[in-house]
Amino acid sequence: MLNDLNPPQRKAVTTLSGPLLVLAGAGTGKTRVVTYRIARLIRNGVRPGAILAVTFTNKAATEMQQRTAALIGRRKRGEKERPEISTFHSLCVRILRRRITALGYPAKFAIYDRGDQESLARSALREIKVSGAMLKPRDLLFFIGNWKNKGVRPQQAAELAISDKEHLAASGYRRYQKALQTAGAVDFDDLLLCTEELFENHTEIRREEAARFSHVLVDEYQDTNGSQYRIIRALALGHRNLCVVGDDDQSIYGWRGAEVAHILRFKRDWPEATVVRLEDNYRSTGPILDVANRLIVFNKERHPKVLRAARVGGESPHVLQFADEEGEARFIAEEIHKLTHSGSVQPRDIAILFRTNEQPRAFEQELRRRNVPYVLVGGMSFFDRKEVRDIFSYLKLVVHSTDEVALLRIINVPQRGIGQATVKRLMEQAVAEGQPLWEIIRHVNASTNLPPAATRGLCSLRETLAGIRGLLDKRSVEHIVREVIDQFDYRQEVERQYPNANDQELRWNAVEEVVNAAAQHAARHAEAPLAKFLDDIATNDRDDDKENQLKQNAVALMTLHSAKGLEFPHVYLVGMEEGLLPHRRSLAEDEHQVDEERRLCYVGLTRAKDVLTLSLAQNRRKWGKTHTSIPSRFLFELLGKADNPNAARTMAHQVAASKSPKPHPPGERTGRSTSSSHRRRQGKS
DNA sequence: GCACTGACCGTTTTT
DNA sequence: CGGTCAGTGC
Repeated sequence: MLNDLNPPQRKAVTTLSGPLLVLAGAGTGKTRVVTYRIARLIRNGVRPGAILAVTFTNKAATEMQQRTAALIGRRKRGEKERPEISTFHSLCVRILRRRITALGYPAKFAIYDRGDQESLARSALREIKVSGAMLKPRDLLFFIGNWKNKGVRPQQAAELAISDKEHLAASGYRRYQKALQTAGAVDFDDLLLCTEELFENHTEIRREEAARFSHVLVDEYQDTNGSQYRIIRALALGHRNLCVVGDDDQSIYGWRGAEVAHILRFKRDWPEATVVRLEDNYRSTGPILDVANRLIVFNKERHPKVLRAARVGGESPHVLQFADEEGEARFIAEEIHKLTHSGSVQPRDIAILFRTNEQPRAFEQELRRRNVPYVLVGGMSFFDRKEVRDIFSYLKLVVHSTDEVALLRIINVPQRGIGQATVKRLMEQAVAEGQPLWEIIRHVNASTNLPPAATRGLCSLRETLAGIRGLLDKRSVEHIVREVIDQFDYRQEVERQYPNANDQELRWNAVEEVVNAAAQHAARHAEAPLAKFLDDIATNDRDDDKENQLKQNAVALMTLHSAKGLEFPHVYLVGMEEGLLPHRRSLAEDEHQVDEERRLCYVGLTRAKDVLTLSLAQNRRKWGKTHTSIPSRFLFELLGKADNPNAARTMAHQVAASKSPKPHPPGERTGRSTSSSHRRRQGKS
C-alpha cells in the first residue's frame, strides 16, 4: 500500500501518534493520505470505532467512508465497528441527542434549518416592531450568526451593541433565542455551540465523549471556525493524536467564521506537532498549475508553497471574452455540445464554475437548447420548495409538537378556517401563560372564545396529528410520509392552489420526491425513526445531494464554493470580472476579503485536470439593466500581467462575439471578432 | 377569512 | 426581472 505514495505522503500516513499537520496543496492526494492513514491505524491494531474523522460536507464524509471501506476490505467476521466518519454537524447532533438534557434542553429537540431561522427572525422583528427598512430578517440572522460564531450570548450582545442596528439586532437576538427555546429547537450554530458548552461545563461528559476515540482526523482544516476548533481540541486534548489536513490557500469560508489562523498557528497550539507538506500535484497539467501558482502568490498571509506538476505536457488555459453573458453562455454551451457530441468527452467530465447563483441561468438555457445533460448543483434546493417545506412541517410537528415554526406554517394549510386573527389570539395567550403554542391548541374546545370554524379547524388538526403520531415506531417512515400527505389531503391543496395542470404536476412531483427521499433514507439507514430522517435532512445529509447528482452523466454547474474538493478534466471558470470575482461586496471592505476571493479563484483553477477555460463578458445584465464590466484583476495576475493595465486588449487568446455587434460604451473598446468564431456562430439559434 | 393587486427590493458564497 | 409582502375589496 505504501508503495503508491511519495515520501512526504508516506510520512503523513505513517506518523500515527501525536499531533500532525498535513499542509496539502490542491490535487496532492489529500484524500488518499487520509484514507490510507485510517486504514493503517486499523492495521496497527487501533479499534475502528476509536477513530474519528471529521469532514465538512456530507459528500466528503460519504466518499471517505466508501474509500476506507474499500481499503480495509470486508471486515472480519462479527466485527461491526467502523471508523466514525462524519461532518461536524452530524457529530454534534449525535452527541447532543444523548447529552443535551444536561443543558436543560428537552431530549427530543428539533433542528432548525435556514428557512426556519428566517421565519423565526421575521417574527422576532415583528414582535419588537422593527420594520424591514430598519432591519431585515436576513440582516438579523447575519448579526446573530456573527455573535454565535464568537460565542456571544444575547445578554452580552446587548452590552456590546454600539450602533442602532446592533441594538435592534441584539434585542431581536434575544427574542430569537427565546423562541428557539420555547420551540424546543436549536439552529445550526447552536449545534456547535451547545456541544462546546457541554464540554466546557460538564467535565465528565467531555471526558466520556473524548474517551470514545483515540485518534482524531480533520479534513479541510482551513475551514474550521472557533467552535469547531474548540470541540476538536476538547476531543483530542487527552490523547493528542490529532491529525489535521488542509490547505490555507483554499480557505474560502471566512465569511462563515472560519479562521485561516487556525491552520497558520497549529504548531503553536500543538508544539510537538509534526508538519508534512504535500506539494506534488497529481491532478492538473503544468500550464494549469502555472497560472494557479502565479495567482496565489499575490496573497500575503500564507504558508509559502509551490505546487509541482507530476504530469507532463498539457495545453495552456484559454481565455475567452464575450460581448455579454448570453454570448458567453452560448459559445461555451456550443463548445461543450461539440466536445460531448464527438464522443471524446463525457458530459460528466465537464464543469462550469461560477461565483454567484444568478450566473447559471444563461448556461442552463443554452445547454437545454442543445440537449446537453447538466446538473445544477446546490442553488435553490428542492428542500426549499414551498410544498416540500409544508410536508416537512407536518412531519416535524408529528415528532416535535412544540415546533412553533412548523406549526405556524401549516396551521391553516390546507385552509381550515384559522385566520390571522385567531392565530394572533392564540399566540397572545401562549405568551401570557408562558406555554408553547401547542399547549394552548391542545386545550381548545367549544367553550373557548374562538370563531366556531376556527375551533373546528383546530380540533381536526389535533386529531389528524394524533392519528399520525400513533403510527410512529409502528410503520416505516415512508408509510408515515404517505399517510401525512393523505390525511392532510395535500393533493387537493395543490390542485386548489394551482389551477394550471402543468403547475399542478410540477408541484405534485415535488411532494412525491419527499416520499422518495424517505424511501432512499430507509434504504441507507434501516429502521431509522422519523426523527433521524428529519435530523439528516436538516443537516444536509441527503441522498439526492451533490454526490448523486454528480454520478449522473451530466455537465456540472456549480458555485466555486460547491466545487471545493472536486476535480474535472474540463473546467470552465466563467464571469472573470471585477465585481463578480472578486465580488463587489468584498471590494468595499478590507484587503483580506479580496484575498479570500483570490483563494476562491485559486480553488476554481485547481479543479481542472486537463483543460481550463476562463471567460468573461464585457456587459452583464442585472435586474434588466446592462452594466459594463472590467476584466478581473485575477486574470492579469494569473497571466503574469498584473503590472500592465493595457493587457485587457491583448489578453484574450481567442475572442468570440455574441450574435450581433453591439455598440460599446465609449472608452471600453476591446478587440473582438478577430477570429472567425463569431461568423461560425451566426447560423445557430 | 380569503383572494387579488401593486409596490418594493434585491443577490455572494452554505454546513 | 421575478418573487415576496402589505393593503384592499369581497
